[in-house]
Amino acid sequence: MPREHQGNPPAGIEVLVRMAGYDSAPEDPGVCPIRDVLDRVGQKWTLLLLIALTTGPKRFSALHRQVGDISKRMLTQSLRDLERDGMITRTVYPTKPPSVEYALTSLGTSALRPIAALTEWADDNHAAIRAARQSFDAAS
Amino acid sequence: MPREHQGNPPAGIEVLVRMAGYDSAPEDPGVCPIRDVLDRVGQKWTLLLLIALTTGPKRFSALHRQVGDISKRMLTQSLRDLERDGMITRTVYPTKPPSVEYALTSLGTSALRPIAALTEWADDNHAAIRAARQSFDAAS
DNA sequence: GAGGTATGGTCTCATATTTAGACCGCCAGA
DNA sequence: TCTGGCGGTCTAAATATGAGACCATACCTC
Repeated sequence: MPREHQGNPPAGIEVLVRMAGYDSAPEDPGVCPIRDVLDRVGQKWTLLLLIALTTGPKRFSALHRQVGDISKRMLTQSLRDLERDGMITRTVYPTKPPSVEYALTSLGTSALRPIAALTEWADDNHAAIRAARQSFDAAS
Repeated sequence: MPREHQGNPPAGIEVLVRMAGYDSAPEDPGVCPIRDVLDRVGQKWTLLLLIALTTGPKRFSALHRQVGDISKRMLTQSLRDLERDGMITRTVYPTKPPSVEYALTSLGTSALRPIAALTEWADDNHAAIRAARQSFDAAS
């Protein structure tokens, strides 16, 4: 496997260059915006839930059906986290039995664009990743 | 907290709309590109490591210092995962003691742009998120 | 009426993931 | 000789997640 060159980093990356410049951990990681948000991103279900809500409000069980392999427990907790972060709203309708609707806030909606950039990249490069995995596994 | 409107979703979101259209879980989540890549993204350290490598190759202990609160065990494993996915290379120099250098591949470099979009969003909206958390915690 | 279904969760217990920290062989410098 | 850095691995403890039972209520069907 030949050493790979990375010429200049692509444009539009300045934030990362700034972050990557540090050579030791931030004093208090909790204050770093990147860390703070990446903690949510790195939560396995949050992005998927935001994506599920792009097309409009959905109810608890609809989200559960759609995501499929999430437990109710984690679904509840992830939704609460997103609500706490101001990304979604939770509205209870006093029907019998009560129905609960989750919807993106404007903040949540504003996150869709970067998320879309990520998923688009995922879509484009999925094949390359799978290929890399295969050859890695074959070599080991 | 009044019900929040989301007008039309912003432009550049078509992928998400497509994904969100399904009303039940994908037959095999393992094959869905989004799920596949989101699994890596939702891994708590991978994005941070890619970011740390934007400015150029780094050695194991440099990465450890920079990220700070990752355990060596997870650092090793995350780096292996990234290597397996073809995002980074691992080069051992036979010095004494041996030094190991991690660097982005072109695939890894291509991921920087969407990641930058995400961190930029994080940077811009961190204050709003913190405010939302405060008012949520106050209300509970 | 008895039984089934649906709603949005909570609760408990098992399992999986992650952490902290000791340890390793090797060598350089004080 | 002692200390430190290097790139890890290993074990035990903490944490996160999953599977599934359970709840009150109200419908629908028999």
